[in-house]
Amino acid sequence: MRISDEITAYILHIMEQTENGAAELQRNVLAEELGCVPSQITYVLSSRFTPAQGYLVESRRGGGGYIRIRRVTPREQMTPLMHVVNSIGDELVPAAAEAILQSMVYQGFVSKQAAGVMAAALSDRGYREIPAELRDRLRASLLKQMLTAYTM
Amino acid sequence: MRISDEITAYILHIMEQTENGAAELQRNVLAEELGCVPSQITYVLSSRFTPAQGYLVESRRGGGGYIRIRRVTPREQMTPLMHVVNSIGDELVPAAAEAILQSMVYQGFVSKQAAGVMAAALSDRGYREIPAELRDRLRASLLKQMLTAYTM
DNA sequence: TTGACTTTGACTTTATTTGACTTTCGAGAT
DNA sequence: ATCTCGAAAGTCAAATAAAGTCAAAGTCAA
Repeated sequence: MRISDEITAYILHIMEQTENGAAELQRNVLAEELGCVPSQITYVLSSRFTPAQGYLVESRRGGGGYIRIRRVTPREQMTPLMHVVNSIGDELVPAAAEAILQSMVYQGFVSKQAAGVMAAALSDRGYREIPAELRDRLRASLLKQMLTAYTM
Repeated sequence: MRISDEITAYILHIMEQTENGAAELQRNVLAEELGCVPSQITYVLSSRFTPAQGYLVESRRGGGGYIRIRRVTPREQMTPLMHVVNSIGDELVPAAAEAILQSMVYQGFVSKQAAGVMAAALSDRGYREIPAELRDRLRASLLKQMLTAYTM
């Protein structure tokens, strides 16, 4: 197995453990622990934790130096959708849900196929069991959940 | 017998042995084992394991590189998906929903992204308003709706 | 005998590993 | 305040490990 993958797994593991989702480590310490040269850590960071892959790496040299890795959600993808998500209130009638989805597809935020799946989850056809007065609240909630998930 | 056929047979054999029906191999190793030049493997993959024939090939160069071959189900015989839909009962606990989605992704029936959207719609996170005793029924209903919509 | 399919190998591209050397930082010492 | 030194992290290029490309040469059935 590649050492690079072990390092990657280790870092991801730390990020999960931590409550803020960030990993802070010392390059030499980690290298020692995993039995590789320090520059290997640098290599992994530059090949697997790039901004394009949604990570932000900060570091500091010298005594007491460190490397901090954070998962970051790309602004440019997030913003338009988040805006839509925030604009959805607590209730959503079927027609409004349809309209939102169509507009999202039209603007290219969501693929046709994904929109199809979402529409299926928002239709009253699936809500037989649900008391009528709860359906619009459920619809709003689900659409927000799905759109949020879609960006990730 | 043609070497190409031996290679083909060998790969198919691995795919059968393996739990998940995928074959992962190293080109140079396999070539050595079967006594041919490495590029012959490439040739076989490009002539007998094409997407048109229902296979997906991923690979990676460099140290620790590999070739992975997976069987994917062609659009036109999506009936297995219908089978899954029919096998879902009237209620579905979250863990079961997760398992179904994962297996669908693995078998190439649904894309990762679509599965993500579905998972979001099936999570209890969106069911705040819904009486607890109705949630598993709703989940089953929604998953069926979404999977059915996905095939169209 | 021609044309599609196979086989082969030289060369290319990509990914990983390693280590020598450089830069930066902080803490004391002057 | 400045200097110096040791502790980090960064840079870069060479060595190694895979897989990919491509075209020439071979095979075989119609």
